[in-house]
Amino acid sequence: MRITYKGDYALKAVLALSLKYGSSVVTIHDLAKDADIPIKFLEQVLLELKRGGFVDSRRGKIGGYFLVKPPHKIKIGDIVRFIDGPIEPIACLEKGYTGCRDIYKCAFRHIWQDVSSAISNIIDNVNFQELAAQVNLKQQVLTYSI
Amino acid sequence: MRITYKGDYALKAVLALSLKYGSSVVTIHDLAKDADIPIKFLEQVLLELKRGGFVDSRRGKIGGYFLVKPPHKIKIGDIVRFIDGPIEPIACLEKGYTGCRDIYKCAFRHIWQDVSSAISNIIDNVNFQELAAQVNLKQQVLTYSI
DNA sequence: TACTATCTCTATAAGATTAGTAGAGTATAC
DNA sequence: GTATACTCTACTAATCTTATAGAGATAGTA
Ligand code: FES
Ligand code: FES
Repeated sequence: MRITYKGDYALKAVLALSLKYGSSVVTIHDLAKDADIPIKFLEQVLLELKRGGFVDSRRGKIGGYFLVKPPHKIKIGDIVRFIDGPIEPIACLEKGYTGCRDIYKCAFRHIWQDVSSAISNIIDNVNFQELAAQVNLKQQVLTYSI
Repeated sequence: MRITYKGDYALKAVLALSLKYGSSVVTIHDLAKDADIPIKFLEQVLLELKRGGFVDSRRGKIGGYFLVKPPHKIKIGDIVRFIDGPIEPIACLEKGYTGCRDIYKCAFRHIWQDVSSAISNIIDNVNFQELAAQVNLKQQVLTYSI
């Protein structure tokens, strides 16, 4: 289990779109600029997210991307798993593993299962509405303090 | 954070050596055979573990590998970190990351920190004496039931 | 001493993954 | 019809993973 830059970019894009959910679309250009992501790379990520049913887009002059589902229905884990694959930390927990002679006797197996659960418990319990709220709060604090 | 085959092999080797701790050395050949690991690959892993101060070896006819420290002083996390590197799930938690403009405002950061802690809490709380005991117990149950 | 078992060290390599880059094509608003 | 923005496919350099190959060093023993 590793969050690649691709996954990182996807999360940031979805968060940025969450902040605009229901109000407006966001262009790849703006997303890339705001989050400091190579634009051509972000293109690919967004297309993947679109194919995954997370976002949709409109072409043309006032085009851009927008979330399909409301932010509170998208969990961090959804994006991570979709972009970077299973969160299991070791091959033996995934399908088709034949490394351990008898996985039922393997002393390590339950440890990796615990690790998987622990990770799931975190990333499947935070949705993008919560994240967006946190960001808004920080913005507000910043505004007040100026 | 991903446990590679190399890490997997290292853990299995250390567990096998834990079972023999204080009584005898184990040859690469036997280790490789028991755990079904390519022998030339295991050689490299054991050399690395030796350089890391986890195991030591004796050459010659009655040679082989043995643990340097007692099993209860070696945690799974020690081996994992040494062989597969930091357990952090994303680059931004490691040194020299410059991706996020301001990591203190990044909404994701604390999540990855939580994930790191959760992983550490598991792999740094199991030592090889405990693992070896579990293996011995399973062996016993097996023997009784025959 | 010669032999053999065992560890030691360095080099090489195929395949996969990662993190991009490039460029031509399609749709839409104005 | 043109500017703007998304779409799609291909390519690439660098790195990592998972090994394999082979010569060398050391220790016990007949
Ligand atoms: S079954 Fe996962 S390491 Fe053995
Ligand atoms: S600081 Fe880690 S993703 Fe922003």
